[in-house]
Amino acid sequence: MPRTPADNQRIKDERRAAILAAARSVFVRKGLAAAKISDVAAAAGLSHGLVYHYFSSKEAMYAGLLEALFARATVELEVLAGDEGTPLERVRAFVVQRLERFSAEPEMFGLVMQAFLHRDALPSSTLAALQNFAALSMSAMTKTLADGQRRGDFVEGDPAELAAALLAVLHGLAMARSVDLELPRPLPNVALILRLIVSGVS
Amino acid sequence: MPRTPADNQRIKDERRAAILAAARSVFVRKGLAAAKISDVAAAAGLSHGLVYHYFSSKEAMYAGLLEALFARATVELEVLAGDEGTPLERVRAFVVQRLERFSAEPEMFGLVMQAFLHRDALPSSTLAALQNFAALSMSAMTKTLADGQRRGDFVEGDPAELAAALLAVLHGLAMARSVDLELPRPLPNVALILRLIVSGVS
DNA sequence: TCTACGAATGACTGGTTAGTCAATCAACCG
DNA sequence: CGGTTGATTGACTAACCAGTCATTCGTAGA
Repeated sequence: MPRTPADNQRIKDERRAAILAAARSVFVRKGLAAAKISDVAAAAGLSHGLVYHYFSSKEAMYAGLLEALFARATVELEVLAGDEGTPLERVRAFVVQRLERFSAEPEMFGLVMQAFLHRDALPSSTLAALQNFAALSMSAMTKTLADGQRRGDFVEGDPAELAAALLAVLHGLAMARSVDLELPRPLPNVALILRLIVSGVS
Repeated sequence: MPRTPADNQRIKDERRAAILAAARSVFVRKGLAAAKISDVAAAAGLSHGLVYHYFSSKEAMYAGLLEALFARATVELEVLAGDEGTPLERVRAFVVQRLERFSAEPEMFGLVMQAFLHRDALPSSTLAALQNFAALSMSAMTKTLADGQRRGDFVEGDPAELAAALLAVLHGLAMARSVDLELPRPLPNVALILRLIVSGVS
């Protein structure tokens, strides 16, 4: 045997990661349809043929990226959906967490928005993950707001409507971030965003 | 002369409009790169060759659609930027106007978001229109909020930050609308959205 | 009925790109 | 060293699609 299997595995893993990183930046800038495999290969510094040793197709790469994002975002929903702290504390923690993500990885959201906009170009498993995540976010937020309303922490009204409004601010900010990659405007602070739903603000 | 020139002109205008309508729906669903001229032609019920009697290229069609949207949206900014009514009234009127647009033409916003996400595929004049419109919205909103702050109508704080937050809700809602074309969730009411910035709410 | 003229068609071309594969390279082991 | 194995390359193929153009169609006026 040449090269230990462990070495080969390490090389493969590193290559895979390098290709995915390059792919993410190319997909974000150009979108799935306009991104060329040769762009990804060039960005990762290897020949385009080699990309096919690691990924079976352009769509598979795209789907892989998205599904990893959804998996992580689903885990991160736990902050909101769990039972650690009061509803208000959970909502605040979730908003803070999202704002931090937008700052740390503004590119991500461009990818997710593309996927939403061009849903019918997605393989069905990715579409399912997307819809599942959207439904999960909405239902976790609605439920937490309803809980908080019973304690009098949040304003009255249809909790689904409040949830839609609060998520809309977050998505709008994410969009602004991912669009202004070069000139990031500072994000509004959490207290301002929470005015939307917290009762008794001046 | 066969057919009167007026007839020909009318036919041309109708065709142009039909092609643009078909193009809008195809571009919204697929994006510029993935949209085929033959898709547009099929949706408009004519041969793909004919499309080139009316538009010089796919990009020209796309740019035409977008620039028309920006032109109209710029006019509609007058509600916010003009001097009709108090700052609070102007902001409320603007929010109402935007919510109505989202309901009436949810597709539009998908188109604009695509353009933002894939800016470097745009011809430079369209990119300029896009950036001009974004800057105009932001500055009109910031200025109006600053005026209102001096009257005590709005909460204190950097008016640009308030403007970013308020525009973010609107953009987030537009996105939700344009993404859920088939299942439109009711939009939050204006009073809820204005909580973000209006002082003295409970 | 015939003619003029623009509307309309769709076969075709040229260029581009996803994906394949035969050949080469590089590392390690005996 | 020489052999084995898998990484790597890039020329190649097949498909696709934007855009062209020679041709046909349809209408109105003579």
